[in-house]
Amino acid sequence: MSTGGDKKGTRQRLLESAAAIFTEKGYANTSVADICERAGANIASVNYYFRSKDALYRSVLQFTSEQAEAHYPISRPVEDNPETRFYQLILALLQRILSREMAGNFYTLVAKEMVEPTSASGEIVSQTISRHQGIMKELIREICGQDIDDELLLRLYFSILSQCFFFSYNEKGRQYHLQKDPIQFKDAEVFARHIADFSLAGMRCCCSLSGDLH
Amino acid sequence: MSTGGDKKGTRQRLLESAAAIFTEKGYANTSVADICERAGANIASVNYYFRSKDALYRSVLQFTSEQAEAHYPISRPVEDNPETRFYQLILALLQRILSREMAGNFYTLVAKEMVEPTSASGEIVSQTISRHQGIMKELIREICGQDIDDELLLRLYFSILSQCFFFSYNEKGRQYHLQKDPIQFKDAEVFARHIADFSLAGMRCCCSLSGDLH
DNA sequence: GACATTATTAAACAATCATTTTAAATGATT
DNA sequence: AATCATTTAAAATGATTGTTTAATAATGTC
Repeated sequence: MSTGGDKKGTRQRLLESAAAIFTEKGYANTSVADICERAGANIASVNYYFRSKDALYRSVLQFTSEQAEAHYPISRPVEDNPETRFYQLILALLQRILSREMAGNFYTLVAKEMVEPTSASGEIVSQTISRHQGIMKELIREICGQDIDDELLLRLYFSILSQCFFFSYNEKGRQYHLQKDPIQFKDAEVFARHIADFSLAGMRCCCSLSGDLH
Repeated sequence: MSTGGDKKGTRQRLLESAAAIFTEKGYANTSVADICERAGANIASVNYYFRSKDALYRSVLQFTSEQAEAHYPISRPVEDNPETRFYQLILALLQRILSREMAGNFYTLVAKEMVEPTSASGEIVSQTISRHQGIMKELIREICGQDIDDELLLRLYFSILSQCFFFSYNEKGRQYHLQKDPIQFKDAEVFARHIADFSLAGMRCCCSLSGDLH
């Protein structure tokens, strides 16, 4: 590992196996034995490299979060108009959520934390979300006008984001609503286009209703 | 129990305790012992009255679903215009989701199923959602015009519903986004108003974009 | 090559879990 | 009072869990 050899170290294999299984089955339904078996490591290795299952889970949150950040950066300084950047932001978010190329998926883990918080979640989840929120709110202000009311701003953020986070449901969960075929990564563009159009109309309407024009 | 006595039967107490604890902690984090203790029943009673923990969970899904249906009926035949009924439907859904007066909450359980399906979910969850979907889609058609494209109809349904289902997150999960104070049942009206306004604008925009006016 | 550090392994531990068993208590019916 | 099915109770079972221990192997350093 230190020399960047051809074979991944045990610690890294554990991290990736854990990320994959936690993402698929959740913390409570995942056993340390499962993780070690998948990583081809001994049962005691989790406690050796990460003090406990809980600490491993925390590391997985950190790891998958950084992975998502690296693969799909969000705050790129393009010079397009706000509406285009709004679409691009939604698209990047959907791509992160629907991505399957990495070991595990941070947003799937976040979704689990949303409905059933573990003791380990706090920090990383909270940080990630408030960063998303900051970027999104700034963009809404650009579109709706800087003098937009704070309460309205929060509600608009919520409306947009809740649509995006729908896709962090499990595949079976999504199909309860969108019967059809399983949603693929390539569907991200279509849905991002829809969410952007739908939400731009909603934003403009709510802003003009509140008295302040942009 | 058979004579309708003053005291609830053991079976019913188990059902209500299980509903409350499953709602709070989820299936995997709930032990049969927890349920029995809260119900003031013996450890063996779950297997006596419901064959297994799994079967009890299935009964809880059914029970909480019927409870929600009884307390907040959705398909009331009022004669208002579609826009008003649209608001009322969203309000009823939010009230169901935010309700705390019953033992357990069906929609909290559904949210858990969405991110991490159990083997027991299938039937009831699927039925409930497709019934919601039918009602909502009918209303969208009334507002957007009966000749609306099926794909667009589904996407509009998704946009509206994903906003409502955001509230089925855990309280801590909701606060990751809407910092402020915990969301109360009485906040349902404000949010329903917002979701209705936001979504009506989005619907109209998307419908006119697709070429067909209403 | 000897030593110290790090890594891996197999086995055991202690706790918790859902479920079963067996027996006692209860209540209604005859 | 006796028989019956229903309900409650305590204890035991068997499996799985996260974690620890202690011994062995591998690796790097002087």
